[in-house]
Amino acid sequence: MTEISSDVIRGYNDTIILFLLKDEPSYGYEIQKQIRSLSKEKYIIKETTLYSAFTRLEKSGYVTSYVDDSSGKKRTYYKITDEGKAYYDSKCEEWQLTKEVVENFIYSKEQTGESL
Amino acid sequence: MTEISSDVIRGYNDTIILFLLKDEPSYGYEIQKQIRSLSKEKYIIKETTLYSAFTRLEKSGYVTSYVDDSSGKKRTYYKITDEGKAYYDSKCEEWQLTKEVVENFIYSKEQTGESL
DNA sequence: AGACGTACTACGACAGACAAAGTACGACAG
DNA sequence: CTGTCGTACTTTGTCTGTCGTAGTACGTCT
Repeated sequence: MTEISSDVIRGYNDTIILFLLKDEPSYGYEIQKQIRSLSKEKYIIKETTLYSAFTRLEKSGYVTSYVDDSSGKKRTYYKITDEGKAYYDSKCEEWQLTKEVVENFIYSKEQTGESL
Repeated sequence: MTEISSDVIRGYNDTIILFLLKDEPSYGYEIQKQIRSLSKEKYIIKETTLYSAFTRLEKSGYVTSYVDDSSGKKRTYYKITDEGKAYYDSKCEEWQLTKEVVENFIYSKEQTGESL
């Protein structure tokens, strides 16, 4: 196994995207490449998944969008809102909890908690 | 936040159930209670989710079932198969990978990997 | 002129989670 | 002896998120 199944990461796609918008606005194609490289090719988000996530995030008020074509290419940039930041933070907390819960049911060769 | 959202743990429900069947056969109600207590009430699996997982696991050949009413109550017990054990193991490996990937996008107060 | 990379959008299908409701039966209290 | 509670499930239908397929559009490079 070299790739992650989508059902596993489902529920964190929004969080991942918000993380990448945390410091500056960005757009679909760029985000996709960043996820790919930051995960060392382990997770490659599908275009449709990504863009539907943007729609959802905007609808929820976690990002706002604007079009910019000063680069010659027409791009839809997304900017995180304060609500988005708060949501991201809460998801990070939730992740710690999730990790603890899941690991009650996971067998790991080394029970030291060591990872990479 | 005291409970885990379902989308987060989705993709690990099957793994959790297989973990609880690892050593001995069990049945729905018991499994549900075990998940509840092992997760310290943090994760309470819904009945429909649980029973549909059993169906799925059986269809996939990861568990077999039999009815036992020697306790006075008619219960459907599930027993893990060798394929189920192999699947569980692979899911555990996948979990390590998932953890690494997700944590690239998560901010944690202490970057030490310390948890609780 | 055609291929390739960028940057999306639309549509439809599917799987898993779950709410709601119902069934069935034993134990136990009033 | 009746009603409630706990156990142990089943059925049905809905919703959400993922993703396959396909298509659009435009710039660059060959």
